[in-house]
Amino acid sequence: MTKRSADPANGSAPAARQVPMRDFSRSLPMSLLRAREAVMRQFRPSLREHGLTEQQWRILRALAAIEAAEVTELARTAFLLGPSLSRILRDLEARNLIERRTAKADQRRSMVSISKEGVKLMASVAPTSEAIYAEITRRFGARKLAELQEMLGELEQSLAGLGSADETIAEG
Amino acid sequence: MTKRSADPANGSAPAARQVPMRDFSRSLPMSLLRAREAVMRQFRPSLREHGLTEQQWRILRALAAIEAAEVTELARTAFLLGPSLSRILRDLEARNLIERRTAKADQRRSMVSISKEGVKLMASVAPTSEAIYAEITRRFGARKLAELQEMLGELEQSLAGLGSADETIAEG
DNA sequence: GGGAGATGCTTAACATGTTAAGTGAATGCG
DNA sequence: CGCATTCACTTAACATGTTAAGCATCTCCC
Repeated sequence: MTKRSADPANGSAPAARQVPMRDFSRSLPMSLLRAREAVMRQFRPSLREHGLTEQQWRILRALAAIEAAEVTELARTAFLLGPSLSRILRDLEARNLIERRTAKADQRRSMVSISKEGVKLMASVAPTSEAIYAEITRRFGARKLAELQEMLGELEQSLAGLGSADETIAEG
Repeated sequence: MTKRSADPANGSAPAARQVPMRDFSRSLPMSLLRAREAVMRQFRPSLREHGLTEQQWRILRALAAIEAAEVTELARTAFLLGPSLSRILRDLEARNLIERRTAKADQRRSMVSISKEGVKLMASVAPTSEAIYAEITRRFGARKLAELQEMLGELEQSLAGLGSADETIAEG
């Protein structure tokens, strides 16, 4: 019955060993990783009960909102890389949760849409999902949640156009 | 020579279709995911040049700071699951970047430590890594960065002890 | 002191992340 | 028209995330 949650922030640090570099557990990537994990830990069990992974759920949600989309557009929306999406779509199609047909104008493109079964599955998951989201909002505070999302967006903006070295054009 | 980076934030959204549920791209998990990806995108190329993945780098950093640690302790510090860590340690050991020896008192435990080679590798990566971190801090703002980390920590705290259903005891 | 259960770690199995290469279709340009 | 290039997507290969088993070892309690 011991609790299994991570909890790396107990006060039992072993004396003041001269810190070699910025305490690595307080780095930005780690903070983001832990925060996201804390959030996703809430959702995963429910999704799992319905036989969905987090990414599959993302795809269904995205599709439910836009009716039909090309694969590339869907990748951008669901924030998945092409190869991952390709595999997941293959599986979702095998489970009849989505449908796809190649575009007439351009044989390379394929249009993906959610199926009736997919909609039904979504309907069965959404209530729990929304309840969890509501509970998170209640615990953390709606105001603070909005602030956090605002800052996350700004962080993204700050880093946009860094690290590619070929988008130094057309910045106005 | 075409740019291959994801870049999901171009302004070509297809008109204002009536939003069915909270715009899924603005959900908390997505915000966290995108923010983290934006950050990690900066570090990955440098790590890759040195033949390290993000997780391997996390482990080396953690080890460099604490001399030696048991596997479980290391998993907690580097925020990795046991199986992942087990695999990575096997590889790092094969590359002579870490060393391990079983504890005398308890044959189950094994103590892991960074090797001389590991230290050397870290020394060759750290400068670039620090420079990138500094640039991120400069772009986003040191004050805001601290605020963000504070909020992320609070979010973690808010959700601690939710979703396990067996830690409802000893809450005081 | 011996066996049931807990513990520390590893292996297995499946799904995704990440990068590179492959494939078929569309385009541009001579 | 022909052909190199680009484009949309898929496959491949390797590394990690996630959950469940497996395997020693250790602990506790009788």
